[in-house]
Amino acid sequence: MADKILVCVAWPYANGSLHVGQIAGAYLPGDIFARFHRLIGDDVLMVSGSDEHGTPITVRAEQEGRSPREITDHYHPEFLETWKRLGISFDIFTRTGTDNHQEVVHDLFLRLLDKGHISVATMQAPYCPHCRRFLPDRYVEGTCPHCGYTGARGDQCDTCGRPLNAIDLIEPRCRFCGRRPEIRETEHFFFQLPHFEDELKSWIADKSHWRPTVLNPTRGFLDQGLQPRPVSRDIGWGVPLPVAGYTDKRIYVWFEACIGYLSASIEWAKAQGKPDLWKEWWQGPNHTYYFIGKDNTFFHTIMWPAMLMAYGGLNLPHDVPANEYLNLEGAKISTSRNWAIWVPEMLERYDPDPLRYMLAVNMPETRDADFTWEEFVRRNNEELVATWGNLVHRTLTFATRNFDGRVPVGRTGVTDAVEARAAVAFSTVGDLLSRCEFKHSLREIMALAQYGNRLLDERAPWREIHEDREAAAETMYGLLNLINGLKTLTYPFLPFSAETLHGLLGYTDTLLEHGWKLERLPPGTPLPMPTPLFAKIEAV
RNA sequence: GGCGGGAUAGCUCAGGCGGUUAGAGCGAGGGAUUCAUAACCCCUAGGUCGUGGGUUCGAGCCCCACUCCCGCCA
Repeated sequence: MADKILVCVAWPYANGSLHVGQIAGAYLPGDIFARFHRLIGDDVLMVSGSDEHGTPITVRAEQEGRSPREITDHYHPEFLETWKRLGISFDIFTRTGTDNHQEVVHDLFLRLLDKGHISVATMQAPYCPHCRRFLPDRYVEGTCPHCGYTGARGDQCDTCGRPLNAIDLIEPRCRFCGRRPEIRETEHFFFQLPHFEDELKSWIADKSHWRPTVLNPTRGFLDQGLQPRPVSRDIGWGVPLPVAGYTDKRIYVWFEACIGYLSASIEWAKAQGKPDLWKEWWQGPNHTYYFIGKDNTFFHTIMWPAMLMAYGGLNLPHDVPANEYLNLEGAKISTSRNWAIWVPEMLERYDPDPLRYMLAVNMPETRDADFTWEEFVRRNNEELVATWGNLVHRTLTFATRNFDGRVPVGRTGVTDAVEARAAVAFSTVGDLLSRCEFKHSLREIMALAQYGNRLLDERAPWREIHEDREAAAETMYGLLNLINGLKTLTYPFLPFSAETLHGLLGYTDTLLEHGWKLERLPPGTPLPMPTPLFAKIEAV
């Protein structure tokens, strides 16, 4: 019986190219997980999209003298191209600027308003009389009340690092015109998070399968007590409020972006010609997963679940395997300081699988990890090429040269031994992958490749071929079946090379059709001329 | 400042519920082999598990304080 697996992946801000940290944090683990579940026969729906709203977009737009929409129109297609080239297999990757998204957001907002979970309150905010607009926090500059730095932004002081409230700045000034903003009262909508404190607590109670790095902070948030959260802003870019008299305001980006998981699923169902199909992933037995970075934990383990509770009738997250951060050469990745590896540039120079391998084998699952060029080259040359690629190549070249270019026919003793060992690997890796333990999975897979190299050395078919041709045939049949199994095991991680190997083993269909199982190659099958799966990389 | 996470061999990282000689890959040293992109295979070296206390028959794993790094929040 196939399970319905909903794979939700973080929505990237469409204000710049994707960097390797984002891939390692959310997109790659989500894709590995989705591919694994498709392989074992589950029905996977993998959704995400470009986040077109929020101040990062408007800041970028102002820097370039363009409209926010021009910015997102540039990066959204680039994201789609990146997914294609990197093999991130979304069923749908949409954007928050669609009419459908707005409709779904309005529906959810209005229902929460109707049920009394959203209410209006007055708050104070900086307003620039000259520019005739309210100023988002980061558009106010002034003197930091903590350290006295005169260039502090309203959201954070770059000198002492403390977060700030714009109205606390001394000598505040508008970033646009430099004049002093005044404090004005403004009405805003608040999501009544405290309504769901108890329900969230009991919901969390059985989440022992969550990573400690996700579960502990979530418990912490709940123990500290929840506060109502503003869900509207006085800005002009975003989803408009669906309430008469407030249409000049916009819905706060964090409130609206999470709803994207739902609106994307609905959009996908419409595109399938079955508008209700999304419900099979949102209302049935619960297998919903959210792949995000650690900075988003609060929104996915508190806010979004509370919104779903408030709305009613939709599945809450089953797991939120948030990853930590990936550093670059020992330093934090920073897009503003241009300290990053941009994926489109990376893919101009290298194949996707080496990058996927590097990011998966050193994934920041339990703590921050470090990406270095030296290690990328080493991992590719010493592990992908030397251990896995070489096993494939020495097996295929020897088999094709000595057995008429066909899968050898004969005894199956080695194959029996290989299958016993591989069965353990399939079981172990399958278990690890369903628990989102990706690094551990990959270690098990590489251990099986090492077993293959060892087996080949022990049997030494290059000797057997002169002494006992039947024994050599038995060996090579076993090794071919082993790399056939490894092909399947590596597929979620290395889909391109796995598919290539599928063809090199004489198959003419796709790997996915064969499922998550060890399969004996039909003896006598013609094998194509082998070519190396991976190439060595010169030192950078 | 509050909450949470991290700090383990030269490097990158693993180490369910505390229990005999703390692991892997790479790097270093030695050996074997030649099918293979000089790749693979075997052996060896190697760590006071951030610092200082504490609990325990016994702690890398539990408790307290501290140092540095990271995230969230005020």
